[in-house]
Parts: sequence; C-alpha cells; structure tokens
Amino acid sequence: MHYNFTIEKIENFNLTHTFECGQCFRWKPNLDGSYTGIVGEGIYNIRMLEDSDLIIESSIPDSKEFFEKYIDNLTDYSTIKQLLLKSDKSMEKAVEYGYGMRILKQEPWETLASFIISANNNIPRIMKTVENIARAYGKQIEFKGKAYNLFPKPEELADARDEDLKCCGLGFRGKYIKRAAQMISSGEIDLEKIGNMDSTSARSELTKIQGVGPKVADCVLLYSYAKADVFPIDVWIKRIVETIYFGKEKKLHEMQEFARNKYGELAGFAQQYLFYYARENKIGC
DNA sequence: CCACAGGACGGCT
DNA sequence: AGCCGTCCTGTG
Repeated sequence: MHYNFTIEKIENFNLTHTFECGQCFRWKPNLDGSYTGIVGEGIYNIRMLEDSDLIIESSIPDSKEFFEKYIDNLTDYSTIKQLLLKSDKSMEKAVEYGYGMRILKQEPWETLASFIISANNNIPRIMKTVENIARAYGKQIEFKGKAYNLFPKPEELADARDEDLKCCGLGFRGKYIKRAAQMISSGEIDLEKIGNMDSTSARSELTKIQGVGPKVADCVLLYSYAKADVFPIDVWIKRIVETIYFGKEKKLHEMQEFARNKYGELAGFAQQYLFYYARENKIGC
C-alpha cells in the first residue's frame, strides 16, 4: 500500500543537488531520475516533472506537511541565494553550481549517529554502514514490493552486542554509537532540549558525547536543527576555503571565525554550497 | 603488497 | 594550549 501527494510548482529545488550534496545518507537515485529515501517512519519515492511539480509516493498516509518541512519548503531560498551571490566570485560559482540545493531538516538521532559514523570515513562507506545498522536493528517496512529498514531508535541500539555492531562495519566508531544510544535512551542527553538551545550551548552539549567533535556537532546543528550560523569544516571545506581565501596559514578555529563573520546567519548555507562545489570538482586536491 | 582517504581522541610537549 | 600518532576499512 502506498499514498500519493504532489507539491505543485516548487522553486529552488533540485533532487540531485539536495540528496547528493553530502548532508544525508539514505536517499538513492533510480534509473528514471526519481529518488527513493527512508525518512523518519516512512519510505518515499520522489520525482520532479518538467513543469516543476513534485510527485511523491509514501509508505505512510498524510505525510505531505511533514515532508514539506523535511525538504525545507517553507524557507525562502531565493533570498538566501541572492545574499550569498553578492559575497564574492567563488561563492557565486558555488551557488550557481548547486542550484536547487536545500538543507534538509533531518531527525536528530539518526543525524547524530550518521555523522559519528562519518568520522574518518567516506560517503559511500557511511551509506553502507548506516544501511547495515538499519538492516540489523531497524523496523522493516514494505513499500511497492520491496523491503526497507528504518534507522533504529536509540533504545533499539542501546544494548547491541559489540560483535553485532562490528559486523555493520563501524570499526572503532562502534563503541561511540552504542554509548551515544545509551546516553540518549537514558535521558542523560536530551536531543529535544538541545534543539531549543543557541548554537554555542547546543554544540558544547553535543560534544559531551564521545565520538562527537566540533565538526560532527555542527553537522547535527545544521542538518537537524536548522541552525544556519554554524560552518562545519571537513577536509573539503578546508581545501576550498584555503584555495579561495587564504592559503594554508589559518588554523581551523580561525577559518570558523572568518566564515561566521563573513556569512553570519547564512554560514551553514554557504558551507553547503562550497562543500558540494569543492567535492564535485575536486578542488584543492 | 602498500599508500591513501577521512575526524576525534588522547598522550605528549 | 597546541601538535600529531592512532583508530578501521575500502579503493587504487
């Protein structure tokens, strides 16, 4: 059984640039240009028609409102782009390259776990590991004749056996995932409260979790809580910021400071355009 | 076979 | 406070 809905005449939205810009790990392209993804409690298939209508099939009913929030359809991207385009020539290129990119509003626990896994790791392997965990621990859903697995809740992972986690390909991150799941299911860390904090307090709360440093914390703030004043710096961002702005002489925290001053409340959007542009064009390698 | 890619931690200065 | 070796696994 599946349920259909449409979002008509959508603007500033591109499936590839949104789902393949490195912010999420559970969307896959199909041969016909549509994408299938696992989001929250549901499975979604999404395609865009020539006239910019979005056609969505979902495993759960009445999910249009939820899905519009998830794809950040209430944010005005033309204003964001307009402001960033004025910044400088490189940012202009990055914004134009990543047209239609949206910053998704993802579920905090799944985002936290996924970005703990991202440490010292690359995107294809992160996707594979997340899927392994879902298959081993998450609820299975049938959708259009195929089986999918939701990402498990913290409680479903809190007493996982170490050997089982090892089979998911987590490596040294296994213990971080397990401890994080325990901290959250016990209430020691409250992800809902963190969402109501300002970025600085939320970051220091998140970095209490082992395996969560500044980069992972900022990814959670940006991709789950829509806190766009953060600027997560990974190797790609480091390389492109060095290439564009100042060579090798800046430290990470100086780059952070620079970006927050330059882009302010739009730092997170700036980061996402730069990241996607740098990675797709292998800038700085 | 080895080199390399990719963030956080922890031990060292 | 800052630097750097180590953690794991897939790819070239």
